Amino acid sequence: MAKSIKEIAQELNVSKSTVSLVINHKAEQARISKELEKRVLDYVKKVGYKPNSLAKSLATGRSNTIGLIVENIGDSFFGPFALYVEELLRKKDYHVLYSSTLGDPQNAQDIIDFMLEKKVEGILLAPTVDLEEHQRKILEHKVPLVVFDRNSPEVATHYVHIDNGDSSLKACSHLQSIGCENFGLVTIDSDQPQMLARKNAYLQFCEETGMQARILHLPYQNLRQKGMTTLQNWVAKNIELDGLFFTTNYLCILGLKSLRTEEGKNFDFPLFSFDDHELFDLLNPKISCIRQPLEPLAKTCVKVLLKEIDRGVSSPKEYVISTDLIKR
Amino acid sequence: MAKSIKEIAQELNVSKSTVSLVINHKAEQARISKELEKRVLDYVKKVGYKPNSLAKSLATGRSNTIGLIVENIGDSFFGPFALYVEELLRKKDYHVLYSSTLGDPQNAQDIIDFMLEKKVEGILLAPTVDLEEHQRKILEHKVPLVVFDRNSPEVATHYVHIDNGDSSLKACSHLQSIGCENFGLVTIDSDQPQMLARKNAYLQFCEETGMQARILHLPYQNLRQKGMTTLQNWVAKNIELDGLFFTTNYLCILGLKSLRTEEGKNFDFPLFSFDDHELFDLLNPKISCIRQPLEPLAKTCVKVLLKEIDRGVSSPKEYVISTDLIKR
DNA sequence: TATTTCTACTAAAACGTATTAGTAAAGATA
DNA sequence: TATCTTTACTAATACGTTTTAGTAGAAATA
Repeated sequence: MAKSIKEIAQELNVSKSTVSLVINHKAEQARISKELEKRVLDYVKKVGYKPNSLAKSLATGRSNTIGLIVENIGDSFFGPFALYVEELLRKKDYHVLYSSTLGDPQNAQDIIDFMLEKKVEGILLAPTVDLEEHQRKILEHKVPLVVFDRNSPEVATHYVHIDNGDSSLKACSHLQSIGCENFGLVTIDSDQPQMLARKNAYLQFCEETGMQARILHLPYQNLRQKGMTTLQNWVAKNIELDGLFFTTNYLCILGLKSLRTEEGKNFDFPLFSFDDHELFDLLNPKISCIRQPLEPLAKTCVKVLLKEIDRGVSSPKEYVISTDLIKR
Repeated sequence: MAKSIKEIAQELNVSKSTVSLVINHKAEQARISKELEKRVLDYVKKVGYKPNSLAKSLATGRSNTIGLIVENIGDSFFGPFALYVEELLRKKDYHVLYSSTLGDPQNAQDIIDFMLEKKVEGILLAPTVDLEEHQRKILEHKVPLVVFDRNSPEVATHYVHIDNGDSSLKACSHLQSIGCENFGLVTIDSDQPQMLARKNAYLQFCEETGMQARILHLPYQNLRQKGMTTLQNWVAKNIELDGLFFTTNYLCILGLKSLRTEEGKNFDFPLFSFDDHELFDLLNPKISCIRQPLEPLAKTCVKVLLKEIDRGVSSPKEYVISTDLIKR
C-alpha cells in the first residue's frame, strides 16, 4: 500500500533522485523541468506518498524529535508542562518523545538509552537522583541537553529553574503577614537541590525573624503509606503550630487529607503550598501558594534547547524564572 | 564517538555480519566460534556500542514503539492513563510516543501522519470529532488500532470503553437514594457517543421514575468564558433543583467554581461527577462520583493492542470496563 | 582418493531515503 | 566546426543495520 520513492520512480520511468529532489523542493536547484516536476508532484499526491521517516532520518541524520524526560507525566505539574512543550515544539516542526522515570534511576537509564538510540536531537530532562552519569553520557554523545526543575550540581548543563530560595522567602513573609507566628515546614527527605533551597530559605527566615524552626521531613520512599500518620503525629505533638508551609503541592494534598482524617480534630490554621493545584481555590480553608509559571518555564526550556540544536552545544548557563505568589 | 557495526568490524578484522550476529545473540545459530563471540562481545562492551535504532527499524520493519493519541496529556484523566500505558508497555519492551490533539482535527491529522511515518507498530487513540477518515487511514496502512474512551461509530475498530449508560443509571439511583427528587443533568453540547449515552441514561431514569428531566447543555467551544454564567443563570432559574449530575469532572469543577462565586448564594444540594478527581474527597460538600478504573482500562487497551500486533489485525470487538460508584 | 558434510565465517542484498558527482543532449560561442 | 555552457536529468554512494545465500577449508565418509 505505502509506496516508496523507488516504486514511484519506476512507475513514472524516472530516477529515484528525480523523485526525491522534487519531493524535497529542490527541483529548481537541480534543474528539473517544470513539466516533469509537476508530473512527479501530481503522481506523488495521487498515490498519497508518505515518506518513511526512519529512512529519512538515517540519511539526513536529523530526527526532528526531542526527548522530554520527567518524573511522572500523570502529575499536575509535569503533565501540563509537557503539553506546553509539545505545543511550542509543534510550531517549530519538532515532535516530542516523552517518558516518565517514576524516580527510578534504572528506568531513567533505559529511557535515556532509548532516546539516544532514537537519535533525538535534544533532551529536556527533569533529573531524579543519581542521574549525573547519564547526563554525562548524553553530553558525550553531543546531544544538546537542558535540565529543568531539578538539577544535579555535579554536571554542568543548561539549567532552567525557578528561584526556589526567593520564592520560599516570599511564602514565609506571606504567612507572617497573615498572622502566623509559629508556622512549620513540611518537606521531603531528599537532597534534591530545589528542596534544600526551599528549606534553607525557611531556615534563613527563622534566623532573621527569630521564629523557632520546626521542620518535618517525610520519607521520599513509600510516602503514601507512612506520610499521613507521621504528619498527624507531628502536628499533634507540636501544639504551638499556627501554620504549615508545604514544599510541594503533593505534600500539601497529603497534609489536607491526613489532617482531615480525624473528623473532630480539624486543623484551623493556614496552609501554604509550594506549587499550585487546580482545585486549591475551591478548598476550605483556601490554600495560598507559590505558582510556578508553567508557560514561561516551558518557553525558556524550549528556546534554550532549540538554540543549542541550531548553533551547537554552548557553555552551560542558568536561567531563573520568577514565581507568582497567589494569595487566597 | 558512537561507533557503528562497520567500524567495530574493521577494528576487529571481521565482517559486519559477524558483529551483527553476535550482538543479536545469533552467534550459535550462525556457528560463530565461542572465542570469536567473546572477542566481539568484549570489544562491543568496551567501546560502549549503542545500535542506531533508526537503521535497525529500517532493516527489521519493527520500531518497538506504539503511539498514544489523547486529547490532552495534561489533564487528570489522560495523564495518569498515559502513565499506566507506558508502564505496561515498558515491561513488554515497547516504548510510547504520545501526543495531544487538543481536540483539533488538524493536529490530530498531523500527529497520525507523523506516527505512521515513524512506523509505530500500533496506535491507541482517544478520538475527537471528525477523525473517521484518519482512523480509516491508519487501518489502510495495516497498523493495528485500538480506540478508547470515545468512539466514532462509523468506523469499525477495536473499542475499549466503560459502560456509560449503566454507570449513569447507577449515578441517578445514588442521587435518588440520598434524597434528591429533582436533580438536573449538566452536560456538554457535543454529540460524542459517550456523552449521549450518559444523557440518555438520565432521560431513561426520568422516564422510569417520573422525575422531570432538567438538562443544561454547556458549549463545547469556549467553555471557560461562557460556561460559568450560563450555569449560574440556569441554576438560579430552576429553583426546584435539589441536586446536579455533571457528565464529566471538568464540568463538575466548573460547577463548583461558578456556584461558589457569589459568596452568599452557595448551593446546598449534592453534586455528582462522572469521573473522579484527586481532590474531590477533600471538598465540602464531598463529591460522589463514578470512577473510571484507569488501570483496568489501560490494561485492556494494551492487551488488545499487543495481541493485534502479534497476531495481525483481527475483526473489531468491543471491550466494556465496568465502573465504580464512589459514595462520599 | 574422490565425495560429502560440517565448521566458521563472509559477501551481498535489502530497508527507503538524501546527495553529489557525472553525463548525454542541446544550445551558444568563437 | 570544434569547444564551451547550459539543461535536464541519472548513477552511484552513503546512512547503519539485518539476513540469506554462499564459500573456503577441515573433517568425515565411502
